[in-house]
Amino acid sequence: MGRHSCCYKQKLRKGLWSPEEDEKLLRYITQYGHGCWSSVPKLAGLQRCGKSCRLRWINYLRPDLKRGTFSQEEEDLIIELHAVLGNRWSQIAAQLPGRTDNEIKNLWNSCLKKKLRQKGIDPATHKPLSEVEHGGDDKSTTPKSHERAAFSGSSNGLSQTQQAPNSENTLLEHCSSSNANNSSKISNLMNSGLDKDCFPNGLLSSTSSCQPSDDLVGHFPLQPLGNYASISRLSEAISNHSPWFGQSGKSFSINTEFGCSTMPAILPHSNISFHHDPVGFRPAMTVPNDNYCFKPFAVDESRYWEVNAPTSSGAGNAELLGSGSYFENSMLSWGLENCNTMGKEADMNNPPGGHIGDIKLPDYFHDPLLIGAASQHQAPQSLYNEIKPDTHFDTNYSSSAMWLQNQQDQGLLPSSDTSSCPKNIQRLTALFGHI
DNA sequence: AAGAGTGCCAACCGCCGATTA
DNA sequence: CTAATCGGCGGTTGGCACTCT
Repeated sequence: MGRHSCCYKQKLRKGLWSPEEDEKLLRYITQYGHGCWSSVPKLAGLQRCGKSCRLRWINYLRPDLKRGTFSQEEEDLIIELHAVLGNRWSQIAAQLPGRTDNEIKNLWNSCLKKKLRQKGIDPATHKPLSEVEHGGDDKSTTPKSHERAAFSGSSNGLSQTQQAPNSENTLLEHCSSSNANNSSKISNLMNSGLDKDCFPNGLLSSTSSCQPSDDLVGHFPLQPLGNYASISRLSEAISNHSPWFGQSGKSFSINTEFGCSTMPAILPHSNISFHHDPVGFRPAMTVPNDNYCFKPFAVDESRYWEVNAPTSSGAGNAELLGSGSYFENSMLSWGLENCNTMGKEADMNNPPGGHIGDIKLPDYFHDPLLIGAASQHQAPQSLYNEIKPDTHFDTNYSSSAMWLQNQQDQGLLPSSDTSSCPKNIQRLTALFGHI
């Protein structure tokens, strides 16, 4: 018990992922979704364990990831969330669009703890160091596993075993640059409870800050992001009971307490499920056939895939949603389709051959530009999206970023201003504009 | 210029609860 | 009921790149 059987198997590769491996994994998940992770490496032709594939996808290949430096607001939010949640990185990450728990954890351990100490704040307790000096330093704020379990199962969040490292007042006091928005988020989080499965009594009102149409806005049980099972249940509940997911194909918006999320229009005749997305709730669909065309685009530093359905529903949606350019066609976000269906639906007798835009997948993956963009999951519209440069380029380049760097060097990609990038990090711009 | 020290981060490890046979 | 398996999580580590001396 405890250890995955796959870890015992021999001949499994470990260590850094090669571009070829990335391509295989990306190609497989692009077409079939991940399904059962333990079967992914075999089906994708990888000498990795499923766990490693899952990690690679979640932390690196997933196209909706936001890369690059954290903004000040993000850092502030992490600090504040850490004060409330402790080292529950996944829950913290769920509130930061496009950020992974690993990324946040690294940031915390490498930067934020230091910054807090420099400000005289104990990173473990979020109290002034002078108050905690006599009481030990930097103890983990993460409860032991049984405490975590009790916490996550608690219906009232912070009560009982949850040992929030600090009170709300204290954390809001000491987060140096916390803004009202973040404070409000934290307060609401605390007031709402912290149960990972649901906000108790969770009918939270959508607000109108970023809605395409107020009359399409309603209420539905809101759950924090990050729990696939819960979201799946939510999906089911919505599809069964929600007027917004009827056959009309109408879209609506929800504005969670942690950011506005717009529910895209839904294609008819598609299997719709929800998956976790850092930006918010988005439907994922099991696309019924390859007549659907995928076009990548990005919104607010996150990459999405637009689906041009073979039906006329898109026009209807466009009409419904007015001039919202992002909604003129149905869209879906990447990847994490229903685990139960995707594996079954995958027909491994057929080579991957879906469409991305007008480019069939085989073309997509033979185009190193596209591979590089995908495998490095850069949302090029963002100045925050950065790619590590590599110092050389050859046929054994260690990452697609290397290829991209080389393309820039050769003038095949738009060069970018590197003056403001720490560690010579290059920024990649407008990549999808070349597709 | 070279070695030591440091920081960053991708990936691994080990454990957990949930699910399944 | 039990054991096996799974996905998920947080802690830790190894290696690379950068900075300092």
